Amino acid sequence: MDRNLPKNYDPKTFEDRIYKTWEDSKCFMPETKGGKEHFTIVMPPPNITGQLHMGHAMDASLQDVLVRFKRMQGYDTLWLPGTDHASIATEVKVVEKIKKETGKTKEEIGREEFLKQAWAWKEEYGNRITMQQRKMGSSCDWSRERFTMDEGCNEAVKEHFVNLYNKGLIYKGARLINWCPVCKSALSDIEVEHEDVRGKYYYFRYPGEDGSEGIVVATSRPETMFGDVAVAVNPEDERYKDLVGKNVMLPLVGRVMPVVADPYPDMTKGTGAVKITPNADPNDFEVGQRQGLGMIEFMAEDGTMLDVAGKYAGMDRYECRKAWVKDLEEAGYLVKTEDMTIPTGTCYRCHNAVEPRISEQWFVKMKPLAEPAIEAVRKGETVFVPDRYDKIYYHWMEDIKDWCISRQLWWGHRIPAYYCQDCGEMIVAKESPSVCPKCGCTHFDQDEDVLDTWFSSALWPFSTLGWPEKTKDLKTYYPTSVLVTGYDIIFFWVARMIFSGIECMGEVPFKHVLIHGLVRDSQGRKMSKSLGNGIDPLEVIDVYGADALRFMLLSGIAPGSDIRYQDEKVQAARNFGNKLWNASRFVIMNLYDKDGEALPIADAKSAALKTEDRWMIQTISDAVSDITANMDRFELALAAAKIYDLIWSNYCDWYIEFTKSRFYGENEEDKETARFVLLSCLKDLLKMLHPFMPFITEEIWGHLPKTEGEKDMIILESWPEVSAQDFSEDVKAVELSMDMIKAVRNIRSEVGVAPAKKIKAIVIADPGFEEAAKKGEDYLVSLAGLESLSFAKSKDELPSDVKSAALPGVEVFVPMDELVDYKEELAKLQKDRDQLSKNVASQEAKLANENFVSRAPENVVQAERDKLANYQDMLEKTVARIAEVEKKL
RNA sequence: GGUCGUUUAGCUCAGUUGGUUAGAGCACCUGCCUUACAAGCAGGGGGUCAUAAGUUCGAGUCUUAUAACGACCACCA
Repeated sequence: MDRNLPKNYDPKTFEDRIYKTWEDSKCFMPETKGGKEHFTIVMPPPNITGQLHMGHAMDASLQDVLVRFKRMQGYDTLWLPGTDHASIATEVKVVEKIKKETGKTKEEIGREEFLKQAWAWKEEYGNRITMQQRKMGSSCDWSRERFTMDEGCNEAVKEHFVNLYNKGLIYKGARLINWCPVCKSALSDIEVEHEDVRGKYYYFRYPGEDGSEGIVVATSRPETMFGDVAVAVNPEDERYKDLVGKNVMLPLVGRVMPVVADPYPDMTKGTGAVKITPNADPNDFEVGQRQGLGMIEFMAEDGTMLDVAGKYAGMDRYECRKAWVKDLEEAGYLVKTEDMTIPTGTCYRCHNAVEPRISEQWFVKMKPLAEPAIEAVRKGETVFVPDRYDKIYYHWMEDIKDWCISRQLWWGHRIPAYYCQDCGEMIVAKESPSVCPKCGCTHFDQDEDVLDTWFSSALWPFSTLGWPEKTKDLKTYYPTSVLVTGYDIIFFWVARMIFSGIECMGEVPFKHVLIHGLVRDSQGRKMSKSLGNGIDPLEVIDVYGADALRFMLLSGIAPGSDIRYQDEKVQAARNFGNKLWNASRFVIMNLYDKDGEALPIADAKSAALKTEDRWMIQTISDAVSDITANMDRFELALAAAKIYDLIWSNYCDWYIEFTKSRFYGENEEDKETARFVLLSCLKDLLKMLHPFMPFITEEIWGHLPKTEGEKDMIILESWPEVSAQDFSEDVKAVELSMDMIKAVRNIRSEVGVAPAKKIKAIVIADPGFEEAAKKGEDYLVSLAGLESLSFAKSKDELPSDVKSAALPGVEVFVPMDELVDYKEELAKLQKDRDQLSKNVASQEAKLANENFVSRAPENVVQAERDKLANYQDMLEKTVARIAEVEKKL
């Protein structure tokens, strides 16, 4: 019976199976391992627009590491998953799909049918996303899965909306808003992206009404001239003093408008005169208000020109611009053009130019909400990690404008405002009213618009826990512990959750915000559809396994900064998995005999620990305390690097090698001890790696024999503890042995000794180092390919031809009966001597510095003294050896 | 225009409160299919930590300036 692991590490053979085991055993649910303290993460809900990308994979990996770590630490841990309806983004996709399949527009199929299709989309893509989350190994509680448009979230949105309205914090009004003529909806300020577009400034003459020259103004958008209501100049501007109060005419059209004096125009820019189009520019809007100018609507919602544009009516905005400019030029009104890059606002979904437009919309009054939210972060109730991101938060929150929340879309939360069909009275309420309080009629129309998708996301940390109901979950898990998300949605989401949480719950929604960067392609470019450089996490998982992808995304990154995806990095992580797999095979191989019968294993009491055992135990114990501290500070990449090194360098490269000679030997008792240490250390390592690579650690764990108190599944195990014993003397001894082994290997390699050839080595240890050096005898023999190791008191006992290496406290010699190139050795020794002299000199200088000796902490000074002694010692030995070698030449 | 970030080996990047001879992976060179692992083992080469000044006993790490690159924010006709 073979109890060992299969020969090859093949993640595909167990990852899905293990995930199913976890899920079936309900161990993702907090109740199964309830601690007293709670740890909660609500998952940033992925949009149902498509499938998961690398950004989601990183997001999920980070959260899962934290959740698994805290779960192992004994917290009552909840990770609550869900998806986002992503109003505008999804609507665009569904419109496209319908167009492609039926050729129809959404208007043609109607609201009801459209929503049916959208829900079908949600079903398909929502499920795909949760399947992908499972592939990643996310240990979230699927029984609590939510959707931003499910019943509970609907309830929360309505409750919140009505509350804010009743408090006067939501209002409806006509304002200049950002309008996307392609999506045909209003957008909030942050949904507008600024792009520099190559374009032109056109300088046009607006002739005087009286036939005078008039005034020259510049514009980058000539089509907006149909909405002009005035030309403004600065009151200080001498050039135009006489014109103020007079009228000019819109060229070709002849419409008359006044020249007004207003502080807004900058005399140093353009001609100093500005056309005022309140309907197309926020500044112009303000000037219009100040000057009481009124406004003219000139563009339709779809970006085509209205009747006011005369013969250009019905043309698309850009088409009109072309024709209009041409006509003006021919008529002699175009003074000049300049090539310029024009800062242009574009829609963050469709990237078409946004048109500012006066429109009646719903707004959230932001100042009263922002103030306590700023204060909360200042007081440290919510902490950004890394902390520099709080600046971004403050910057935005302190200069916040009212939030336009209505969207002219169908997919989303419909605004809970009802209009009386008879008298038009508006009632804001969670449900449609039965009687109009004003006219008594009973027929109402609900507001046609839906809410900004972020309005519901803003409630996510508590709507998912049951709010506005006072549920047990809400009481237990709010506020949540950590929010993990990318820096790209600090405004959209993080800030809004904070002020909404304070408003609705009276408390910030999370204690920490762990910010991560973007996953870029191997050349550092953003992954995007248009570039076609996106990498599908599922394909990576298919080749290398989820553990490898996770480990790659979690290691080698600086907090909050971007990471490049590179196949080689995933490969390296997979290789690490393979290393661990094989090390585990070695361990298991030594736990059972040929027939699969368990061999005796010592326990903590009976084990007769040897130096190397104590070294390994101590090294792991030190790492536990280090790594735990790193995890607590969210330094996950540092923790990952330490575990990697601990497993590969310490456990595999050294400890396993140390045990081999013991297993080949005859001392059964010693084998029992070796089995014990090998196994218990492997278990600790698996536990520490588990949050990062959950599948492989679980699979290996399943093959290891358990002692009493140990769980069947590693996911339910406890985080390792720091050992109470102090084995630091053994650590020093083993490290000395390692140096000696390396020295001999180095000599072998330099001289070119065949790997299979056993050689002799002699060690001379300084007083105080003899014992430590003797402890390493066995290791040297087995790991440096020695036939024998002997200890000498002085150099007189050495053969004449030796190669040597000087180490702190000891000097290692290898007799060179055959081929030795003394010239080469001399060169090497001289190089060593020069380096050592430098080191000695720099140490001496350091210690000669009275300031250092008196001011630096005692342990630091002592460390420097020790260092000097070591260097002096090594230098002496090297110099002596040089003299010897020189004699031979 | 404002804010922030980055600059460390050929490449991609770590480097915690300043404290051993600055690290890793990949790539490169040499030698090994040694019964856990060639997705591996052993050994090796390669860095004046962007530049300049400063603080300090001590700077990759702190301060200031400069340069290059990048991100975000911003109402400029």
